Amino acid sequence: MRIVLRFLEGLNPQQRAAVTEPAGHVLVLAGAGSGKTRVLTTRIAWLIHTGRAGPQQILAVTFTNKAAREMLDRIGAMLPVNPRIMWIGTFHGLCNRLLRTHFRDAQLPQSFQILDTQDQLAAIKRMVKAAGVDDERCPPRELQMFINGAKEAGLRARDLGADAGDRLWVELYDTYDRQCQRDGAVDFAELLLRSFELLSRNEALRRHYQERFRHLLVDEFQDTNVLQYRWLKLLAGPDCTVFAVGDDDQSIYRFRGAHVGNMADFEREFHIAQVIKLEQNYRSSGHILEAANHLIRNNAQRLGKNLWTAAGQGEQAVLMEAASDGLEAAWIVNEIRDLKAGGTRASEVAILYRSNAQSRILEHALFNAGLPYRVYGGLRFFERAEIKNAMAYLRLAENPHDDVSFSRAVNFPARGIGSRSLEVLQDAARASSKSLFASIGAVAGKAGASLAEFARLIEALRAAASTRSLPELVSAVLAQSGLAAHYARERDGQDRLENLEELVNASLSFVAEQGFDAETPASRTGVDPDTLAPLTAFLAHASLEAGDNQAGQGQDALQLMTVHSAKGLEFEAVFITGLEEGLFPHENSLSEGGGLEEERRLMYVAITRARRRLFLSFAQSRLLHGQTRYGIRSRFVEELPAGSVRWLSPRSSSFALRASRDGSDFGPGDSAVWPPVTRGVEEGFQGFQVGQAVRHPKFGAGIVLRLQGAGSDARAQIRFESAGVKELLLAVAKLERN
DNA sequence: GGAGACTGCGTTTTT
DNA sequence: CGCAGTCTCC
Repeated sequence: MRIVLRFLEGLNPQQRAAVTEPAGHVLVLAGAGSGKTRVLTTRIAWLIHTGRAGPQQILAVTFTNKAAREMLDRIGAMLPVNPRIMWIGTFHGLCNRLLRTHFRDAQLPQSFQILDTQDQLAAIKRMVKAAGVDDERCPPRELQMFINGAKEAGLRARDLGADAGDRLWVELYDTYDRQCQRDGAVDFAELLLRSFELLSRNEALRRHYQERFRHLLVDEFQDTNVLQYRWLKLLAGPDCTVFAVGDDDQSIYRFRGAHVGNMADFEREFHIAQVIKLEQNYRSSGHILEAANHLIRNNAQRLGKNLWTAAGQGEQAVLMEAASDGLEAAWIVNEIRDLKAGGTRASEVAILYRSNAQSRILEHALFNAGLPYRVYGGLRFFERAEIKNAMAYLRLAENPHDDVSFSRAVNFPARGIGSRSLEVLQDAARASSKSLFASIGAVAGKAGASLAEFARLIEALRAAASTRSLPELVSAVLAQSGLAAHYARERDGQDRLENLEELVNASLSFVAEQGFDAETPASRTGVDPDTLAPLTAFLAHASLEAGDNQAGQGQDALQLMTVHSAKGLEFEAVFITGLEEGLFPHENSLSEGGGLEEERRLMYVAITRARRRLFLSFAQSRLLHGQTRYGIRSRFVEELPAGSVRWLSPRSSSFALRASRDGSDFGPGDSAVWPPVTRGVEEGFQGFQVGQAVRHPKFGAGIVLRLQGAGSDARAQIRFESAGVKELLLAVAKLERN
């Protein structure tokens, strides 16, 4: 009992109520920095320790591998428990586990391969081409979105109504699914849909898992999509308790299918009597929290919640208006120097931006200032081309009939099998409904000889897989495929070669971590037939966990990332940059319903990452897509409480087209006064926006100062470089975007 | 088959 | 502007 008390020590009443809810489903509305992860992990420890559940009766699901790992670590620190016995992981990881265990019922080979986003796109391209469809009419990227969208809504091709316009797409969706089935390949959305279908069709299996899992716990519930919620409902049997934690204000993934409505649906469908709200924030100081609260109140669609802190007000946020993006970066460099001088570690400072394109100029400034930094985002280890190439050979070693990998590996490094030869092979394969590998014999001549040699290589690797350990197999792949030699020869191949060597290390640590015997041949399954072969497990691991972003983790460096990737993290000091209309909120978001509110939540997430210091900035001009764009400050800046923000605004800013002189709202604000902004409607003006650079045949280049009126009376006030300010009717004036 | 020119495009991202 | 993807020519 003493241990129980230790778990619960230091929890506030709401946290304790959530952790110790004895029966019934729970919905926790957990604000940013309110101790959400702690509640989730303590709940699991409490359930097990008080004997309310065995570890095998727990299923906890998160969105990222990182969150799953953290949860496991924290539980492990509280209780001695075998982590394998609990089902803790990502939706995709758990579905993978389910499908590998019940591969026959799911009608899959046990060694089915998982297609990541890139693999899926490649498979779609291949399929579209094979179907003889013009990819102008059916852009593979859009088809990919269509397919994933359908799967995430739980719909197969046959469930989709065949409107004349969509018929082709629906057919291609069906063709794609059949191709995947033939290849034994499963994409990310399929992992979910397939296990959903498995459980919904197979009553015995469903019963089995419903009786086993007495506690389902869901993290980041606001990010679940429709199918994930249905999956949870299916798994939640009569004796099961669902514990969902989420924050509607931090729902920022609607654009990829997240359905915040799941929270309200859950509340209703599971008869939640009382939602537990965690509103005490332990992270940020008063002014920062006040800024976040004030901003988010502008959203109409909220469950409602207000964060408070027992900590003091702290320092006000600082807002900088810079004349250009370069000066914005220079200001940031200065502030960072001050922070460092004041004792803040670089790794405790984050520079956030709305889109990745903004990082370049920041990196440039930091580099020149000699400040070490680390950029998150971009290619991860298992997504790198050279790693994917090596993985393709490994997949062929496991299954030579894998056409995706075959296509990738067959002529890389080049071995004289060009596009013509491949077409012949593909035709032969299609005609006989066999895999590419199985059709090699059908190709005659010189190309046939090259293909036969490739086939011998694959057979040699297969043989190696059955006798040698996984790391030995990886080494053999690098040597025998010619990949190592290829990159050694290439001018800029050194980094790639090092990455390939790192792949051997990755397989070594994988074997050790997963508890495989170091000598086990790569393709040998365990004594227990349910135990995967090291190679199979490694291939799944590579697809499900793309690996870390880049090296240099150990050193103390500034953290640069998009606001999205900052979610879940916290820093002593946070810079939010590029607060300009069109950038943040992003212009593309304005056209979609609810888009602006999502952008605002994004801003909310950004602000709440900061513990002590918050720096906001925007630039009057910014080089974007090769041209200078003049922006006005983000509406989000206006939505911050005056008392919590200190405005810095150098009067000396050299703004070529300063409009403040003629009384418009466009231009540097006054630091002493809260500037009330009169803003015209910004949408529906033939795509023109305030601050946009335009060109007129007679007046030349100018900037849109204001848009007003509507329909045929829609007018733009424009300041031209030479002709001064004019007001033009959009319906009449021949305005071009410049 | 591969280097080099040319075209088009340009949110956010995890699995 | 910078990149990825395609096209062209050797």
